[in-house]
Amino acid sequence: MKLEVELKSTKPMPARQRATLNVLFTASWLDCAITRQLRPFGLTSPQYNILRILNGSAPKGLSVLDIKSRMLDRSSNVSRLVEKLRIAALVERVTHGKDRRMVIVTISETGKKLLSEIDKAQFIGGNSTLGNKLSESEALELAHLLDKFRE
Amino acid sequence: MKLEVELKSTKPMPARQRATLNVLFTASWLDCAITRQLRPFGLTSPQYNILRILNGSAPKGLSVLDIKSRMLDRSSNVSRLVEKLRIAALVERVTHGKDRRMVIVTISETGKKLLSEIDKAQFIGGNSTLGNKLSESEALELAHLLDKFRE
DNA sequence: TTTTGTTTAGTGTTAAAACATCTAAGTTTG
DNA sequence: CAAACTTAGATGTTTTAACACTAAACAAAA
Repeated sequence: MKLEVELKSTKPMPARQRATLNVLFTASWLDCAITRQLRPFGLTSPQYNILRILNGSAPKGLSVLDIKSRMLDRSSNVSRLVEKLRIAALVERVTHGKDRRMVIVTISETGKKLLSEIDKAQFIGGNSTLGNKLSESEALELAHLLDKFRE
Repeated sequence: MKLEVELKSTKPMPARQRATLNVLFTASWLDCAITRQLRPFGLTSPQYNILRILNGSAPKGLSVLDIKSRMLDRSSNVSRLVEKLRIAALVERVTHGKDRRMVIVTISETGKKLLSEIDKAQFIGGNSTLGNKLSESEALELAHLLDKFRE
């Protein structure tokens, strides 16, 4: 549905404002859908984000700051999120050998299994139902425009 | 900067996943910028959202549910946000004459002045610096693709 | 080596989101 | 009308975000 309809906006908006609000609205819409899909698995969306990042860099782990710099939401408090994941046995934490300030976080086997379960149940990765009204080239164009938006 | 560079992603992503993550990342980036710009005015971004909605429907007010249905983030707790704005004298609350369950919220003169101050100081409305690397037609195309994304 | 500064991670605190629940007002139905 | 139901808004509680601050490990410089 068009943004103006969604927001019940009466007056027409200038193009850039329309794009800006649409980015915010679509992300909120997306986050809501993702949260709903993650609930049965007991994960929040930043937790899921961390798991995917760690899975992507497995078998090597990442330091807390490395994780943070790869997250969608950089304002996340990674220490506490990692601690939650550790309690759920989804990640492992080891202090770095050479630089003992660092903590290297690795995804566990349990974590990997959970991720693949989530992927099976239709999601962002693989066979997602999100945004599948877009053609391949439209999706590429959308990503390109968003990159440009942030310049 | 390209999403892959931002997220230090090594492996190439499928197009739709790239688009999805880019929407989330761009929104987080945007929200961070907006929050920073709003700070000197003592407003949070959902509060600012409500003020703009009320300004758009002025001089008529809106009920709490009407406000909620027009917000970018529908999970907001409008009652409490409105109460904050009322304490700051930016909105006024009047119980509806016919249906006394309803509360009609209106932007105050102080609220209008604050909004125009914020608009002057370069922002979403009017002379924004956000997303101005996009041409007019690119902004329209971006909004269109986002509409389609949500279908 | 001691001092100074920097980086990494964790913690404390306040505010806000998330989610359910509750009360009051209004509607509908028997 | 009374009971059951629905809707609007507020509130209680738990979790999380936001932001600043601290502590420890390392690096650089005096």
